[in-house]
Parts: sequence; C-alpha cells; structure tokens
Amino acid sequence: MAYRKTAAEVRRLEAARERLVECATQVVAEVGWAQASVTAVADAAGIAAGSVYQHFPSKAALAVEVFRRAASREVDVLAEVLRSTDGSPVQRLARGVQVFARRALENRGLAHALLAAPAEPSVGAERLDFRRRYHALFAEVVREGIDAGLLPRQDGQVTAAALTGAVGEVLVDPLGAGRTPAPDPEDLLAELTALALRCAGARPESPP
Amino acid sequence: MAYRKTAAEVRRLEAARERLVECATQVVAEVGWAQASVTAVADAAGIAAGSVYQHFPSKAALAVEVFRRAASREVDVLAEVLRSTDGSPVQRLARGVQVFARRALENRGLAHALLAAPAEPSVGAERLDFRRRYHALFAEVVREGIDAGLLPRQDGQVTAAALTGAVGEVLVDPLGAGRTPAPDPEDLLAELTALALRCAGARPESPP
DNA sequence: GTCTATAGAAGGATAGAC
DNA sequence: GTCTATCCTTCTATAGAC
Repeated sequence: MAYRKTAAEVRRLEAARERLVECATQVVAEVGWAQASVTAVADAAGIAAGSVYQHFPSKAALAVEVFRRAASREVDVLAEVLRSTDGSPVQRLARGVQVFARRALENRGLAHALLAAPAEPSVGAERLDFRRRYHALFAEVVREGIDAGLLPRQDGQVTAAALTGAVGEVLVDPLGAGRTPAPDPEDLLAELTALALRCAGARPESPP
Repeated sequence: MAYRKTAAEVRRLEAARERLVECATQVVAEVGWAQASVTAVADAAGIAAGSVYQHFPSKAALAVEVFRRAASREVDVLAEVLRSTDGSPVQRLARGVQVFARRALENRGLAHALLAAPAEPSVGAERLDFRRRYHALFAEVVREGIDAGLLPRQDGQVTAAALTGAVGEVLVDPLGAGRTPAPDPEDLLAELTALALRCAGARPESPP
C-alpha cells in the first residue's frame, strides 16, 4: 500500500522548510556565504545537518533559494516605491535610492551577501538576474522622468544600469572593510541620493 | 648530493607557467569561468591536464592567477590615464572612463569575466579587491577635481565607488546577454562618458 | 646515473541524459 | 531511477636535462 502524506504532514514539512530558509538567511547575513556551512545553518534552525537534505538536494540549492527570497523582497520593495503614484518620477527615483540604501544599511550583512560577497557560481548567476531586475525598475522611472521633461534625453537602459551599479557599489564598501572614521549613515544617504539624481541628470534645484 | 636547478631549467619552467596563464586567460575570455575546464585550458596550452598541477596546486589557484594578471593590467592602464599630467582632472576622468569602457568592449569576454561572470569564491574575493583598486584611482582624480574647483564639494570616496559601479554595471549587460538591437559601441561610450561626468557633478558645458 | 617535468591513464565524485 | 559523461585530481612510467 502506497504511503500518502496527510495534509497536516505536508504543512509541517513546508513549515520546516520555510523555517530552514529563514534561519539560513539569517546565518548568511551574519557570517557570509563562505562561513555559512550546512552545520551552522542546521544548528540555527535546530535540526540535524543531514535533515537539510530532506528539503534541498544540495547546499547550493539552499543557497540559491536563500538568495532568491531575499533578493525578491528587495526588488518588491523597490518596485513599490518607484511605481508609487505619489510624486514626480524624479522624486520617486530619489525615494527609491533612499529605500535601497537604507535597507542595505539596516541589514548590512544581507546586503553584502546579495550584492558582492564571494559566492558559488550558482548564486553568482542569481545575482546577475537580481541586478537585471533592478535595472528594469530604474529604467521605468527614468523613462517616465524623460517623458515628463524632468530628465534630459538619455538612454534609460544605460542610466538604469549605472544607477544600480553606482548605488550597489557605494553600499558594498562601507559594508565591507569600512572606512575610518565610519561614515554617518545619514550623510551617506544624502550623498548617495544627490549622486543618483546628478547621474540621471535631474536639475539640482528640482523642487518639491 | 642535492639537486640544483640550472638557470635554463628555471627559465623554461617559468616560461611554461607563463604560457599556461596566458592560454588560460584566453580560454576564460572565450568561454567564461564555468566552461574553462582544466582539460580545455591544458589543451589550449598544448600540455597534458595533469601537467597543470606542476605549476599550480589547484584549478582555483590558476583561476586566481588569471584574474590577478588580467585585473592588474586593467588597473595599470586606468592608472596611467587618470594620473597623466595631460589635461584637467575632469578631462582625465572622462578619458579614464572611455579607456575603461573601450577596453571592455574590445575584449568583452574578459571584461565580463573580470566584472560579473559567476566564479568560484576565491575569484570573487579577488574581484572585490579589483574593484577597490578602481575606487582608489577614481577617488584620486575626483579629489583633484574638487580641489581645482571643477567639481562640486562631495565625498570623493562615494563618488569613486559610484563611478566604478556605474561604469562596470553598464558594461556588464551589453557584454552578457546583450540587448536587441545591440547598441552601437561608440554611442554607448559617449553616453557613458556623459553619465560619468554628470555623476561627478562636472558642468555639462565644461570645455576642451 | 640522478633527478625532475611531462604525458597519459586511473580514481573518485558529480551532474546531466535517457 | 539508472547510466553515462565529464570534471578535478592523483599516480605512474617515461623522456629529457644535467
């Protein structure tokens, strides 16, 4: 007689998997990909190391899932801000950059893991996709800004890529080695916003 | 009696290693890290796969060496342009961005491998260092621009990181999947230069 | 003759095809 | 699920330099 999972069992299994992904994400944010061993992750989730393989075929698959979840959250948040109906495209761009940066500064470990930390190739491939999604979002708002006459004519795709790269790169270094003295997060945020607007060609005195 | 290598032997050995690194670089540029197997690299160098291990303890060590060599070449070229005594800091910045981009567009495979292609963690770590060296170079010229009154007051470190990230990110996508239609390299170069100058806050009408 | 670099094949593991 | 193919690495025998 074939074994059939009951609904309760399925739910428990999914909950365990969910919990595993969440704990793994936290471990990665704290110690980085390199130090996030299967044992460390399993310990954090309160399960045996071997049990990880009940939910994922390999450590790499778990890492990819961790990356995808975290990246999607960031993309979703940015999308909501950039596509908001509140404010001009330029204002939304500024808010988008701020949100991008603020979230990174509030969870530096995770941001570093998403943006730059050395990781296995499978995660690296996800990272390329992650950045492309950022491009697409920025490209939308840049295009709106051009159409509204708030930004000069330009290749929106190029500007969008540049914004992604610029903001990402700025956030990586203070997250990594760090400067001395450590820059004040609020200063950094202001600097970064101004820089992004310059980058897109927004008039400096652009009003409310 | 202890065996001592003759000068000729040492030279031959170094030449073989050199040739191996060069061939490996070419293979990586052509097919990427993922496809650059030990056998493929050895074949390109005209040696047996096992012989690779006479020169490097592991494939990863060879990959790191390949990355370092190629990255150092790029950094050196950029340094020469940015530190040239010819032209204002802003002009040198523009030329630097152009050289950065032009070299990437002329050897897209290698540029993609250096900037973005998924690679093993050991290469990823080198990549972080590579980008930091770019920051440092851009930071110099931005600072000079500020001191000369050609650029507005700003955090040079932040701008330098942003320039690195922006140019790098813009170059990655056309190098990888590519857009349709493929953008004209000269247009891209002009767009990128303008963008970098905006990013640093250079006056648009800045003359010769 | 002695010592080493190289070639070539074997080992052990893993991923992909069927 | 099995089987093949390929990958990185190690091992051994050979050829070549001193």
